[in-house]
Amino acid sequence: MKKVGFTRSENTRRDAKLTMTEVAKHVGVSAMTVSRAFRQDASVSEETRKRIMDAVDELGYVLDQSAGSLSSRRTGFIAALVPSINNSNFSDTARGITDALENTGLQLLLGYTDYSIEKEEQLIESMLRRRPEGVILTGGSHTPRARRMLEKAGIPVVETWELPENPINYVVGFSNSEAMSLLVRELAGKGYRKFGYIGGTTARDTRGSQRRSGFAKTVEELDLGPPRMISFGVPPISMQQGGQAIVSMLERWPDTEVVLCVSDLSAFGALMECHRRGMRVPEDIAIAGFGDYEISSTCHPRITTINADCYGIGRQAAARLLDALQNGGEAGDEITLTSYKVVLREST
Amino acid sequence: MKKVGFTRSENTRRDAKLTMTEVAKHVGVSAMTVSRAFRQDASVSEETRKRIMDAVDELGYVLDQSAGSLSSRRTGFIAALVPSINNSNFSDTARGITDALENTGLQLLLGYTDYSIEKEEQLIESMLRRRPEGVILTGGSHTPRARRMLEKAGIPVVETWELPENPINYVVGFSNSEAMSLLVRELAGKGYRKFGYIGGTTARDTRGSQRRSGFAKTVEELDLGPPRMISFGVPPISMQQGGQAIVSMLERWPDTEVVLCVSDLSAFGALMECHRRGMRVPEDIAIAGFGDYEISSTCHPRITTINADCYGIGRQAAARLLDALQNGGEAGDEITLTSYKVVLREST
DNA sequence: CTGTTAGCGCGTTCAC
DNA sequence: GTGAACGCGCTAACAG
Repeated sequence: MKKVGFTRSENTRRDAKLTMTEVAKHVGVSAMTVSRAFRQDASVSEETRKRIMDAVDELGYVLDQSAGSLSSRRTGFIAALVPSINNSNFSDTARGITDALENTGLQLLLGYTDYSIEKEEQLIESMLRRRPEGVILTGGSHTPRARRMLEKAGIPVVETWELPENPINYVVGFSNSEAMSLLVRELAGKGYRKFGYIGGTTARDTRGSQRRSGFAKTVEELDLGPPRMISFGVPPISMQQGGQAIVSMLERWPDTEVVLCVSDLSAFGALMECHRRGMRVPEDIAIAGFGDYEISSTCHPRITTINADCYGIGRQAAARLLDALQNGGEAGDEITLTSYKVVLREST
Repeated sequence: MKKVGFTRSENTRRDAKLTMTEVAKHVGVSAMTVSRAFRQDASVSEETRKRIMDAVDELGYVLDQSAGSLSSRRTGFIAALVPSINNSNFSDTARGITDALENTGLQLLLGYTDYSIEKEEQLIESMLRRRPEGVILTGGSHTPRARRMLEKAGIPVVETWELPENPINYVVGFSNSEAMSLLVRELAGKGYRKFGYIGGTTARDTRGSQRRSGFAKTVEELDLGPPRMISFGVPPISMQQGGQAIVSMLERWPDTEVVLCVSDLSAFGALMECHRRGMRVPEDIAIAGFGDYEISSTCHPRITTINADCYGIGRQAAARLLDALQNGGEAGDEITLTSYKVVLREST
């Protein structure tokens, strides 16, 4: 078998892990000067900086940040935990964070909790071992131990996507319950009366539960009769599960006029299942989702939904953290309400 | 404004950044013994280990891995770069990597290149500053400087999703060109003759270019007349752009029988646009995609596509890296071909 | 603008 | 099974 580059073969020399001191020797300055040359603000004459950087290029030296952060006590890490990255709402939030962190010298440590607070606890611990300078979480439900670790860490924490009763530090989010309530009211205003709801089976997805309760509460308030609710599948429920759920809905309550789904993904699945059964949307049944995924504005008919500014949540959460890091959090509010809006489309 | 937890307010005491030595003092052992207690293999009596761990819990001590890795010269990081995380094919790969890394003590440092090799170069540098123990890349096109840095880093590198001509170390991927070629042949076998192709405008997406050339080559080989190719939008092209592209296709070549798209997303957009125009799929025109996204198996009609085992690519790439880290890469092949298959569905 | 000294919080190594 | 000395590669703090 051919030897490959990273093994300690002769030609690669393993490059003896170049240090700053060696670069310094090569240039004829002290290591400290090399260290300074790597930062913009530090005072190094343009000429020496250039000579140092030339040597860096020539030797192929790469700064060792793990050593630097031990000394400077700044790791340059921000930890963020999202339920899932295979969900475009959360990957939009992750992208918002990444974009907001660009050119700040801060790097994102991303983790997936799989909608489990136990997994979240475990991830928080392994993240904190890396000494992040701040943490961004999704939601406000955490294990007691997770919460204790975060509070003890002495770094700013931003909870997103919800409005926790008892926040750790900062919050950047919105009321999922009120957003769903708004959607019910809009659709009731269009004349719909018999409302159905499709969501997952457990409370694992706290945002899903909040949407469900917002739905139930509002249907009751508007005196629209008992809410018709189908629970199907472990959250997050998939497109396919949305399709299966609407079948149950139609069997149980065939005269349902409009179905609200916990997310656009299940709404899309429900829509396609209706097509497959020859039902027209919205003529025979109307369907709405939540999240304004790309699919909802592209499919036919386009799906009515709630746009929750996922990307903006990420950007604002990161901005909140940056502000806290720079100004000690004295300025700005602890709770940032993010915007959401009903997007009425062809499916209702 | 209310003080929040992370500020240096009295009640939080900023917790004076507990060190191992302080935990050790509290228990009445040396720091070294505490250090050992954190690792499984190390020899510490069960009784002392328990006493130490109790103190750790009580004090809320969290191991500082950045200090540890400086000393042990093992950071426990694996760096992975994907074009975009808002694309479920790549987020599936990222999940495969994460899953394969579970319980290895290795943590993923994830970056998004936005399909740009310049951004990739920049990310590679900032990743290497964290001294990852291995790197996973998407594709085989890199800037010369990026390649030099990787080669000098002395760590295993896995390129994925393609079969680069001149690999750095390891490859876990498949031929996008041949996969597309296979799809053309299958559809030709079903009787289709007038083939169209929809993809992005530039070569930025190298996999897209490879798929396109596989398409063109095979259409020619099968003597199916000049290939009808529409380039629309900067890669990665969206659902909506797929819809716009098929409009161009139909204007230019109204008698096109089947349209292959660079990804399922554009295929779905094209499909929905056809519905919007009252065209039947596949009766009036057949459509196929690439990637087997969830949407393709859920929409109506279901979309014919290529399943490329995105998740498996991630798992296998990580496994390859782990093997290289443990066995110095002596065992196992340098090139791992991943499987792909045509999934024939209702849209063709 | 540049250099020197000291030490960040751990793990390696060796001694007992 | 446990401890002491030392150093990982860098930067803070101070000196000049």
